[in-house]
Amino acid sequence: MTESKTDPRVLRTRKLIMDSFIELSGKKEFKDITIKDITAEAMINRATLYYHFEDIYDLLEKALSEVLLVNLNYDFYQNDELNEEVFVRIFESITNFQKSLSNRCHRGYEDTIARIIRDQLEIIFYKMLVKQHTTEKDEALKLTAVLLSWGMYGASVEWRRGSQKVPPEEFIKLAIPYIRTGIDKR
Amino acid sequence: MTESKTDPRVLRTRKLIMDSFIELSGKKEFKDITIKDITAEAMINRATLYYHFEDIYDLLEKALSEVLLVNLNYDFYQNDELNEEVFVRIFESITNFQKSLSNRCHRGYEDTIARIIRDQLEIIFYKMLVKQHTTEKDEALKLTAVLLSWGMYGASVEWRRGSQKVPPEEFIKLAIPYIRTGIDKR
DNA sequence: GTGGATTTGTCGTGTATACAACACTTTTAA
DNA sequence: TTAAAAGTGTTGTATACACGACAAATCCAC
Repeated sequence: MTESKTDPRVLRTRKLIMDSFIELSGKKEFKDITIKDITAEAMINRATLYYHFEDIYDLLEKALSEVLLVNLNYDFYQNDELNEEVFVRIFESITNFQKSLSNRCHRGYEDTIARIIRDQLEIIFYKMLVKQHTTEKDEALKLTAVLLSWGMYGASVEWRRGSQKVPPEEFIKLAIPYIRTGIDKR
Repeated sequence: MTESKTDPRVLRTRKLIMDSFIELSGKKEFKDITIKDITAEAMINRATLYYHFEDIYDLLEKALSEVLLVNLNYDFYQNDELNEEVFVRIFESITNFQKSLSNRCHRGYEDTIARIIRDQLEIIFYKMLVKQHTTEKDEALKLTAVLLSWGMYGASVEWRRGSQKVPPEEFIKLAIPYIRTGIDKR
């Protein structure tokens, strides 16, 4: 276990950059945000941003992932069982997240954002599945995580379009067998 | 003119430290605040604090001066004429500042705080006097600044004790001749 | 008092950040 | 179309900050 702690300067600087990026996203469209804008807002040097992020797309990716994880992790990830209730809450959280994003004028980057969200969902689902399905094959769990993440993302988009007021029960019922794969076999 | 700009890292760090100090002052008495408390709150290393401040008393001094200057400078210092109106506003500002401090449990350091306030007042008055009394002797202006700062501080304390509702007109009338020394001679 | 624990202040070393300069690409304006 | 302006991404160097170790001072229970 070589878990060397990250330098607090790094954490501070990343937070400054990401916060500034999120802040600016509320004021301008993504395409109009320049590196200089961000570094000025964050009060850090331009070169320092490139020390942490490859370019502005990399920043977008990491900032969104971060926000997503903060929104999800502290709410119910620690509550490590992936049951129906948790599943519904993740669904609602994701949907709210997308709503707040669509208000923030990220037009033209929907696909990128969609991929980022699916990636994060997949990571979360996989981690939770691994915890409770220790006997299962790793490949099977990965596949399940992929299915669930794509499925949930699609359902979320569909649900927002239809502007219904309850989470789509159909999808949830469809997903439950996947969640329970390992449980049933025990 | 060798006015090299200060490194933004320095400004950031000083602000972090001072803000933490002010924040902690609201929760604990000064004597109970340790260096470790401050650096933990500020998320900076302990050694870094000593890079900027000699000790906790030096920090107290500089933090208070900073807060004072922020309270005063941006309000009316740029408005560079030291007339009666500005004088009254500085008086009110100082009095409010002392009030907010006395709520923050700096018990046992009243004398230190008093000195800091007078020092800052003196600096401000001197700068303003120099601007409008260019023909006056420097020594005379310094003396005037000293008189005004001690006078204003004392009047402020006296006024707070008496809990009257208007600034002490007597003191203001007394001070005006000092303010106008140069003007009258023009 | 005495000893352990906490705090203070300092120092040397490694690393993260600031900054200026640079070539390059993209926007803008005329 | 073209030139100026603004933005991007990289590099070398100087400096601020993190960290651990340390002795000395202060605090505090017994």
